[in-house]
Amino acid sequence: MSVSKVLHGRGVNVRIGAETAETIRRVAKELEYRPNVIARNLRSKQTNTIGLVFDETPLFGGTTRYFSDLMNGVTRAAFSEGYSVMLCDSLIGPKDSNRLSDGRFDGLLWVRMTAGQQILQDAFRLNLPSLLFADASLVTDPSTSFIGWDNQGAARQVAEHLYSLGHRKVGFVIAEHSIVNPEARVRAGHFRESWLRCGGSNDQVETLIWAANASDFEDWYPNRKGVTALVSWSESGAISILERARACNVQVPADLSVVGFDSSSLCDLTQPKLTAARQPVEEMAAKATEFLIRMIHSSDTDPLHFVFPSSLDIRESTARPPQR
Amino acid sequence: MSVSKVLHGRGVNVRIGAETAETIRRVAKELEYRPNVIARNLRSKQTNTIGLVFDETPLFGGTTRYFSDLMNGVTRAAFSEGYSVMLCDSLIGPKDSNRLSDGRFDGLLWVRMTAGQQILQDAFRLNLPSLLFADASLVTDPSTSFIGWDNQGAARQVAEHLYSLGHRKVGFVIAEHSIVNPEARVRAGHFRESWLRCGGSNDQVETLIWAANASDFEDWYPNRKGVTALVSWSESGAISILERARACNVQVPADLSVVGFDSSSLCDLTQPKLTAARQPVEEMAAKATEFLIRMIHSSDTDPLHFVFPSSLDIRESTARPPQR
DNA sequence: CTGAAAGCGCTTACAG
DNA sequence: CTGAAAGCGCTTACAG
Repeated sequence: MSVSKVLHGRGVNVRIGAETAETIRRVAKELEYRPNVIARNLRSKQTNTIGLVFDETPLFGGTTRYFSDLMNGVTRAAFSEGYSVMLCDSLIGPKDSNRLSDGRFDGLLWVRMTAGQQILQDAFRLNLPSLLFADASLVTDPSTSFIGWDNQGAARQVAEHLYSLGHRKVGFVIAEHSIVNPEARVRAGHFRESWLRCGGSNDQVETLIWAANASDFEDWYPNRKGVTALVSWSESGAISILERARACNVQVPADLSVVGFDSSSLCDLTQPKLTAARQPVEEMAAKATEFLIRMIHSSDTDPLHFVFPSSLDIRESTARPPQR
Repeated sequence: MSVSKVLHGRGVNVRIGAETAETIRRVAKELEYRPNVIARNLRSKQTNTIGLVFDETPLFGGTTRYFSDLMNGVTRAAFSEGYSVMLCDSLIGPKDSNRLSDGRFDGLLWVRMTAGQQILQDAFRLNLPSLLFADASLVTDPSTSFIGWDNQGAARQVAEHLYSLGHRKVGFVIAEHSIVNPEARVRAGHFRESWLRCGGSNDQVETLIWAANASDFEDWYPNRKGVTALVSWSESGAISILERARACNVQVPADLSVVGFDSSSLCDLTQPKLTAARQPVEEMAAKATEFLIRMIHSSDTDPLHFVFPSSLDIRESTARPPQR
């Protein structure tokens, strides 16, 4: 019927009599007619929905505001473009990549997906617009579109900061549960490289694999062998270290400097306030979402690459190493 | 075609020859056939999707982990039941309630929706399963299904705690931007009632309307007229107060006790750790989601009511009032 | 200028 | 036991 033309403003090139249109509108109102979006989606083969795929299920928790910021950025950008946002956890992913390409999404934003490369390959092969939100150096395939952050730059800034303060023996802390996560190792690697470039030596950087709650701190500290600064691969790890240090009566930063990654406003709540490498997560997420929607609309297949610079938020948890 | 029977396990009462089935499966694999969920949704008139409607857009931010916990609970419960979660902001709501009932959702979870009662009425009238996640005392219509928290109980616990510590003059702080939010006033009202029931008098409770960042603290403190404790209607407000107090060299809790609502693990990060009334947000959200899905599946129309008890997390920010 | 018909990709009731 | 057909509610190309 031409009802659709009147009610949804479709078919601009199709005209309808004014009184016919009026009748249609009146009847529609009387019957409380509501267009069914599923039918429209089927017909038009688009859903105005983007999917968010995460690698880990317990996303929103942890001692960090990372995912809050991320969600804020994504929803803000998506809503303003008339797109809805649907959440997928990894269950949908690895177990059944088909469900991602079953027509429900116009595009996918892959958040810190690092495992399950196969499912990524599938998505790309299926011509489902896909954008990775990931560390730039983890994206190896140049045909992949991504928005990345500069872990290398962040690690360099942390290394330069500590080195210039005079530290000559530092520990890089990786959470036990995160060793499957390449990002922790990537940051450790970049940090070590940068340290060498600062003029330090290899044996001045020790890699420590600790429980997420940093319970290892107590045993480690008395045997720290001259280490004067700890770098945690994550913000939440650094916060745990601060708590343990306080419990052990270790003064930060007088006795020990502590630095984290992924600085959020949580770092202002800790005591002392945490020095940390920062990514503008919300801004990045908004940009990523805009890019993805642009990919959906345009048909050119040039992969999109974009790297956000990092910066170092110097707060209160770092200082010159203790004199002895 | 009977292809559907083979591939999706539909039509159990319909049999197909074993070799026919095999052929179908082989060809499907060759062609990388993927069932289209939109078509299926159209046909079956269900989408296995629940919508999350919020009242305010800047949801995930703020100095609180409230929405993170909420999202964790919702996604966990939804995914385990095979449901997807779609995010809606208020733009979809007030501006166009039709979009909520356009067939995309099997049910809606209304999170702290307090304004826009009209849109709620619409949803209920349209037979779209709807569950409110709200303060119990804010839900006036008994035919409305809701999962609520016990603001009244929380306010009582806070009042009893302060009164029994010996405080006899307290301020209840409401953030300026939240006076449109009935919940702040509800809590203030419950607190005052409970205070009276404890044996206190009306003039012992002062209502303070401050900026969200508690910048009013500095001017207020010197003229506090004997107030020895501040209760903030929200966790983030209480955290702001702690920060201002520290900036003004006011000792908490020695000089002044501070209490908040909606305790999350953030309260353990503040200095001193914040005493606060707690809601089990994640658990509540999971329960709400389960209930909603049950409502979708069953057809009985009895409204569901459920109130979670509150509890008081006594940490370090409250003590006896200062001697003078 | 307007109405009737085809088709999006499924599912299921029905005919053979 | 299996295949062909109708229909979910839209949109749009087509016929009148």
